[in-house]
Amino acid sequence: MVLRVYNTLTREMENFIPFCGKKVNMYICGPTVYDHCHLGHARSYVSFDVIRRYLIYRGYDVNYISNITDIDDKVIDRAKEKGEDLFALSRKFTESFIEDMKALRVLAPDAQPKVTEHIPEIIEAVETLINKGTAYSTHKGNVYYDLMRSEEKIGTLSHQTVKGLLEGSGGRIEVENDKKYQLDFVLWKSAPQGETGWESPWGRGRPGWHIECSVMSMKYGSQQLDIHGGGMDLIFPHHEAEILQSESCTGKHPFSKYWLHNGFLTINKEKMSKSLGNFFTIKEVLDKFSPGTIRFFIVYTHYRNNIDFSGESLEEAARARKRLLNTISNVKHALNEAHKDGNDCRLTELINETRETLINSMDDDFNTREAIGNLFVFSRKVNYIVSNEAHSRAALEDVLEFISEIDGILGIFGEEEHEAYKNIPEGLPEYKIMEMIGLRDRAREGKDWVKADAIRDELKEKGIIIEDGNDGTKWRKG
RNA sequence: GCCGAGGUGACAGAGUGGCUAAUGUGACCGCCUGCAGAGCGGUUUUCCGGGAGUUCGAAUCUUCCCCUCGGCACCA
Repeated sequence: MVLRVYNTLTREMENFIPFCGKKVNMYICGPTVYDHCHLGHARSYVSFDVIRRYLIYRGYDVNYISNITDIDDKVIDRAKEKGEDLFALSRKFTESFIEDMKALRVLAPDAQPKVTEHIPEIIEAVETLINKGTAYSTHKGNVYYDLMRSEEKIGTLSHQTVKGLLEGSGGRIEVENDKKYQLDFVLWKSAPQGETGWESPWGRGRPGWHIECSVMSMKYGSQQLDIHGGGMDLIFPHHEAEILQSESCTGKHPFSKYWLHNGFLTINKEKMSKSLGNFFTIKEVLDKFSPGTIRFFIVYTHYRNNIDFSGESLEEAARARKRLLNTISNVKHALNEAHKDGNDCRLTELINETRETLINSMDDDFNTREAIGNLFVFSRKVNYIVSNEAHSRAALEDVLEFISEIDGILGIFGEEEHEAYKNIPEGLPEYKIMEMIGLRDRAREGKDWVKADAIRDELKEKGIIIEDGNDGTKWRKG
């Protein structure tokens, strides 16, 4: 079975074959750091994190690059508005972003370049474009990409025509009177006196929005990427512009072999975005839900579909995920108890079967929804076997190992989630819990249900859930 | 105007030509339990937007229609 991916470039499913053997250069557009990131960003970065982890799982050597855009109009405007130093502001939100990603167990990129640290390289690229004749500078100190020089190339990704673009833009295209052509986009923007800028052959200025990704993906990856990804909203104009710039810079085609785009996070079917003001920051959501739950919520939908966010939908995800967590708990508990030793080929077989279906699902354009569907079946069968059939200790350990193998891809369980079952709430040491369970056991032996239930209620109030079973009483954090 | 996504049970959401259409949530019933929880089993009555066509066979392919949503020089 080969890995197949949906390529925005061709709008088709394609076999995934990197340029060079098992080596994969993967570039994901990072955030513009002018504010805390919202759940829509989390959706994107968690999705690509899973894709990256899966590629690694399948034996690829992945070089994962994701940038930080720390200079652009939005950052400048926000700093002005807040009366803060621009660099202090972008540093603050860069840190906030990295913190969020860490909390969500998104693996750190192999390279995470910042635009402000690559100004010389950007200037050099702009010069190359001017020398090649695909860019021009103006008397105002701006440099534009000359679209008329490669008009036939516009729309390779977005499948738009110049005519359609001009008709639909509804006057939203910036009117800069030094542009040769209305659709030309800026590579270098002159900075007015008193605004952040760097010296360049065209005067003081700063990079345009698209050029940084071209420059940094080449520096840390390759002139030709295997995968370039980002949100669907970046297809046009951002990724389109990147293709034009990069290909005319290097003369190599294609700039990226595969283009992957994730769907949006919506609220009441509307896209969550800062400009609409209908967003929840990652930090706000992390206050109420665990990282595993948030990841599960995201991964429980295929990356190209929109996810409609609501408190209810997250709670539903939390309940669904708990089924899987309960299986882990059941297996761990069985390990701690005397158990029915016996033929364990059922579990071994089940693990192998599940692994196979999981790989098939993931190979189909990273179909995490189907993969998790398989996981629920696995979970149900494990629960059944653990409580009804003979099984060996080794087989139980294999189950846990398999679960952590999956967790390495999806990251929906995580170590601290396993630990959550034994995490001790503050002010309630474990011996105290065991003591109370002991007291309750004695009450139960004497059929003193009132006392037994009172102890159970008391523990519940403190966040400990008691579960009686045939082989003793289990407790876990509620 | 141009480009795109989608309509599957109460809800969410897989499946893209072929046994009884995954899976989860919710609801209900049963087993287990002192009760509860968790778990297991079952039920949720023709669930594939509508018409026409292709086919031995269509949720899946073709065509027309209806409806919803997104993008179009801010954006993950």
